[in-house]
Amino acid sequence: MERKWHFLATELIKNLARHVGGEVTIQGWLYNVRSSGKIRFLIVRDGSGMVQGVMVKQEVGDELFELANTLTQESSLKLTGVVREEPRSIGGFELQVTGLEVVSVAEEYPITHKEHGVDFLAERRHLWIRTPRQNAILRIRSEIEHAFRDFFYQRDFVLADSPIITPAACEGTTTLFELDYHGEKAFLSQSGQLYNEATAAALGRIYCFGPTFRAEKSKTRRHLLEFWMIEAEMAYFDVDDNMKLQEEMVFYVIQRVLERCRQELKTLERDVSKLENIKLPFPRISYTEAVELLKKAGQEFEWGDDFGAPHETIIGSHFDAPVFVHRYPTVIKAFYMKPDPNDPKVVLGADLLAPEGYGEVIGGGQRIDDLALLEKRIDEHQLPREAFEWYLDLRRYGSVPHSGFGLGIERTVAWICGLDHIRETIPFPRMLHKMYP
RNA sequence: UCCUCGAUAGCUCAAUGGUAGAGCACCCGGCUGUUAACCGGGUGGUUGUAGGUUCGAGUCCUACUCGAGGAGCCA
Repeated sequence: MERKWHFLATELIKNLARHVGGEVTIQGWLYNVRSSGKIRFLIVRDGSGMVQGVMVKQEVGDELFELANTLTQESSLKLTGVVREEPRSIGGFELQVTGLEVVSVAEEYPITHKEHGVDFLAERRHLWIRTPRQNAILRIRSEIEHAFRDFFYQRDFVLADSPIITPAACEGTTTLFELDYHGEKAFLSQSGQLYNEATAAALGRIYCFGPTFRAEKSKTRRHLLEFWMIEAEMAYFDVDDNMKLQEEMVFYVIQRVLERCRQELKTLERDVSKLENIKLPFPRISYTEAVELLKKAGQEFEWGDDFGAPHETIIGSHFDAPVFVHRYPTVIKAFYMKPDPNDPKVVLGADLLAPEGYGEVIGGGQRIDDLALLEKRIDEHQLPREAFEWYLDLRRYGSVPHSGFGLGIERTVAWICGLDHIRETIPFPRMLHKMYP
């Protein structure tokens, strides 16, 4: 598939290695300049990488040399030069400059190469994403999203997108953003799952990938008000099939990032051995076993309580790989979760907790396929029956055992990149009281 | 909503209750291999807001505003 675009006048910085000895033009932005009177070093970025252009006064002449002096940080420019291997230079190559075209001289740039506080950077997120670290994160996010899609494509899943505007709460628990739908109440979707169950009954194995909205006043490093979720739903999958698919998916994505994003992981100073050591299958423990584990770790915990973030961290830190916690108490889980036939006090749900304290990245499980039980649960949870008639239809017309899950992209990116805050995993994070820019 | 912490130059931070400072950025000068280059000089302040204590407040007290981290909820 690799093609060489010889007919193009310009080249990406990441491809300069193909042109050693040749003259090429790159187009980008000035990242930094160092000047020594008669020699200048122009560090240029183009989004694909960075390269140093070397300009010697004697060689390029006074006019070009002085032109370079007018350039400020982040000025846009086209730089022409001969590609050389140079171990002293970033990336191992440099450009012996022969030509420079100034596209636009930048005003004084607010983000310097020194330290800045997160508040200052967040206000300038549109510029912050130009920095090498943010660039690396967004490239890894892109690779992760492609990997998920490829994984599902290879396994004959159909991409079936779920609606973003919905008439009712999916689970009736969380706070939703409300809309006026031409006089009707509507909400931004908090999950595509119920719709996924319908498309799975139509297409067999499906997934959707889109934005999700939660209006809770969450203010932690793990929460966004708008985030992206991969949700899959599979007809004829039980709880074990479900976990097997998930671990293969997560493993596949990690291998893809290790294979294709080495440079980006290095930029982030990620300890890649933590990712390389992850093997299949992932450990599986029941909720009850997890409670025992917490008690042994000295935590006060009652069977029947839900795990908080500190508990997830303790459980996750006992394993080198992500760990499935399955068979949660029925009372703390959503109305559609199928009870375990061997022990109806628990459901056939399983969450995947990432290691290194990153907590829950997947929530999933087997769904109730029995009409009468589902009707009973809807009543118990005091949900508006009318809004769920179509969902009950799925049990009236050819009900099958089926399972699915939802994976949070941002938490997955934060974990794989080793970030301490989710706000860096998306180009423009939406957080409590924060939606600028 | 609750708990904890914070706010000083454009940025990152100093300053026993006693003249508000440094590095970076920016401007000027110097330097032919720099790696967040370096060296010399210069510009730059209503110390978040309002009030109080004091001879004197960036510093102590009160309220408020804004922000950060955490809890709950969850991906």
